[in-house]
Amino acid sequence: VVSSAPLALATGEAGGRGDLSWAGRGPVIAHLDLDAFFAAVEVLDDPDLQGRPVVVGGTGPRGVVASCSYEARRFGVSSAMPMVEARRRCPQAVLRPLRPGRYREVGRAFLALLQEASAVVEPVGLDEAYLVLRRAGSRGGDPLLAARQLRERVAEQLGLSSAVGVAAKKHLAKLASRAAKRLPPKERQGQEVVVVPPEAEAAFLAPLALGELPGVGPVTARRLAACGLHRVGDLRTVPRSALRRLLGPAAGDRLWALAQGELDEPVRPPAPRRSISKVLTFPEDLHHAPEIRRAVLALAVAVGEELASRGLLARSVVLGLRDANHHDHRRTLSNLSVTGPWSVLRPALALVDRLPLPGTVRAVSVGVHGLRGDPPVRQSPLPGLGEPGLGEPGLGEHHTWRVARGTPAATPEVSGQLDQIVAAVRARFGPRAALPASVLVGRGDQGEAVGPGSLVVVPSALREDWG
DNA sequence: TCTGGGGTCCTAGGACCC
DNA sequence: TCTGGGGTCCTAGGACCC
Repeated sequence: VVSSAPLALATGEAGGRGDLSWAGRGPVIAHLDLDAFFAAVEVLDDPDLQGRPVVVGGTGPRGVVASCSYEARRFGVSSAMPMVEARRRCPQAVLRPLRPGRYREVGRAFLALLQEASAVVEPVGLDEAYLVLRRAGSRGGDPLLAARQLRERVAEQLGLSSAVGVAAKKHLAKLASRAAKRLPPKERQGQEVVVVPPEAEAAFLAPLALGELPGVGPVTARRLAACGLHRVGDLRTVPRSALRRLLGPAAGDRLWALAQGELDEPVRPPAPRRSISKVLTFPEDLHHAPEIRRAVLALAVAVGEELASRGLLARSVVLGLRDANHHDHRRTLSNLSVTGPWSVLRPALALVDRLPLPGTVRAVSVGVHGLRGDPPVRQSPLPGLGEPGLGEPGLGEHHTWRVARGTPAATPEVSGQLDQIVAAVRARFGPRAALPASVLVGRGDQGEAVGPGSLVVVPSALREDWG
């Protein structure tokens, strides 16, 4: 419990159960945050790593640390740090590449556990979530006890340690769980759950640095500091209009409300996804359009495949570029009907010419926005393809369907047809049975011998090789 | 030390409509 | 002929989150 003496932390044990002044009424929200999530999953899957410095992240020359164990943190390793620097600080660390699929799997189990405990759960990424432990105005059991039990259940059933913050408001629950994380898990005994009761809110917030608040990043913190504002307490007498002028209406209002103790954002179940995107950062900056096109090609196909596998339809395609100075540039094409690889590819390639191509390109991204549900399922565009009896192509054998003259992906109609063909081939022969030719050929020295938009149906005997 | 990948939301200007 | 005010959508850029 955080008393009015700020950060005098103790657990609920101190006051016993259910005797908090707010325990009888009022909303109670918990924020649960897993410790060193990706690294913890790696330890879970390889117990030999227990107790050792583990660093998970990108392996290339420009990789960064995505997650690291507390043992690694003792050496000054932290997330978002370049991998090169992490190795310098902790040469004995065990380095592991990212396994996104595995983290999603564990994340789903985590979410399922939380959903057993509360009807209203808002996940944040894979490793945190807000839960409504008690709705406003309702009575019920001891929310603090519930929070402790939940944390224990996560530890027992998933083997993952966590910190929990409990408060009447969302942002305070988050700040409370962060307070619990000031100590490494092993030294946290008895302080794994930090509670900020309503009467302690103001005293808890006042000394916090503005940059620690959720929603206040480096830029906003710098703008505030330039006006002599460093801690939440400094904002008490700043008029709302001044904060709006400084930070814009939305951020200004929000920060003002927070400082007045009036910020109360709802815990919301996850909304449907709004976009799908893929980024590729090059080992070295690129200088030429053809290399960029090749990257766009691979990214567009990957995005389109995910779109198709989810059965979604997108309204716009976005091409992004990061230059050597880390500035981002984006170009959008809207009013499209995008369903899969080929229909992402065509607009994405068209957008390359509209980007201001600087001397150096550090990264390229392709995304689709304006997602809508199920594209209409139409019957196979290829006679016989959906029927039993059509064999797979043999080695060295090609199945060719002419869809249109000229560049195959030349029009939206044709790329839409290609997406349908691919979907039909894959439904029958598996997900890797049909791939864009230039992606395959582009792996070798053949360059673009088969142009972008061509379709290759791959015999199963070759699929492993194609990767 | 020189900075990933996947997202969300906000802002500001302009087009367009009533 | 020149004008207000409100609404929506699009685009590009940017801040922020994990």
